[in-house]
Amino acid sequence: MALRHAVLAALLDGEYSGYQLAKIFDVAVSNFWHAVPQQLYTELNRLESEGLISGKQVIQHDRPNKRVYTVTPAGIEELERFATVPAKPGIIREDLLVMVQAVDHIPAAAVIAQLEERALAAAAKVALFDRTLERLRGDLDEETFLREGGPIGPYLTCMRGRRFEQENHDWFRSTAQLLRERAAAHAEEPERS
Amino acid sequence: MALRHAVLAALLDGEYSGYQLAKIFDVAVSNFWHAVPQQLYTELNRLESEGLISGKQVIQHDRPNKRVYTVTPAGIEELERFATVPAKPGIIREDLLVMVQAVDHIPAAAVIAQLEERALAAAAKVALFDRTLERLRGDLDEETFLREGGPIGPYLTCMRGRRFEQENHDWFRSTAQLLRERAAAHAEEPERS
DNA sequence: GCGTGCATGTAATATGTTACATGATTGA
DNA sequence: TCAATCATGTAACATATTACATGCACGC
Repeated sequence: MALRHAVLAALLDGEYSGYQLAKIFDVAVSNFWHAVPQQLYTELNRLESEGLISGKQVIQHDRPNKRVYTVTPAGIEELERFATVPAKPGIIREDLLVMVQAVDHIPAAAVIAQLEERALAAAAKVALFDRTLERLRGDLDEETFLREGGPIGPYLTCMRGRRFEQENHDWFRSTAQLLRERAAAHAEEPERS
Repeated sequence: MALRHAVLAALLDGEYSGYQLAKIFDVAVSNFWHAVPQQLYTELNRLESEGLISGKQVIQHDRPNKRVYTVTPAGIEELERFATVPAKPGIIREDLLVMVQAVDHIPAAAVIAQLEERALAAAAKVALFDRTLERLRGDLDEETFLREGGPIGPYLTCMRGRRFEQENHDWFRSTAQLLRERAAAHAEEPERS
């Protein structure tokens, strides 16, 4: 039951509908929590029934109506409580790394192809994070913003996300290249193995 | 159903029991997949019943008997198939980043304390990864090992894990320091807010 | 009238987590 | 004999994923 805290934290910077929140989870929140839209709709209903967020119908004329949510004082209290209990160690799940782990025992070609594809995606994500960071800090340069600007929370988690994707990119690329070179060497001098 | 592939990949470098595998998951495999011991016991039974691994009873006199597993040819084939289907994007779950995301709205002290604690844990993990990498490459220096040594898969994923923990450490530390400085500035000149 | 994006939901299934239980063996 | 490590399991419960369903509104 920790998705609730990710949702609460994400709702702190504005009023969002489930649909909007799903998009935000896809880009920014995915740095620290993963959730598919279905989970969000379910969780929003639960959080509202517990009084941690409050929803409000928004009538739209150009598109379907929606229900947007804001964090209540009780929701803030829940986040405060959450911050005082020891954080569980983070968890990662990466299919691509499972493949690399097994690469000595399976054909490398498929793994290399996936590494190269993911390297491109990671580079795109880094660029997206850079734009998000610029938007969050507005006119200020980074140093000034970090010292005096705000809100600082989303900026800091975005920095971490940017770093992670940058490292992903570098590792994907260098690993793909290494595996390609080893495959070539093996093809040239198979008697060495 | 992707835990199975992480288990298969982990079993490629030797025969392990569920208990041993749980320890390996705690240190090395956690770089790319998270699982608690219970999941492993369940998954090992399932994998054996499907013929992807084969177990063998080991009688021990100094401690309780155990059942160790090896990947069968069918298991290798399953990994090969797995490597050809597009990898799902990785997922992350980090309570601590949820807390930082919300830090503008809750007392920062608790978050700072947790960041500092986790920074120490991350530094310890980096040191552990360094020792693991040394062990894996044996006598060779890293460049030579990467070019000609092997098995290379576990080494590459360990490198990624090391990098991730190093970045965690740096971000935990710098974020804690930043929040401390901002808290101090806020205490000194509260009229500015 | 068809595809796309917006907006939300129910229900079935699969996975993951937690609590609890058992029992061997070693060394303090 | 008591705690610690080794070793595995069952069962209850909580979460996550997937498939499917619905309907508005816009522009082509």
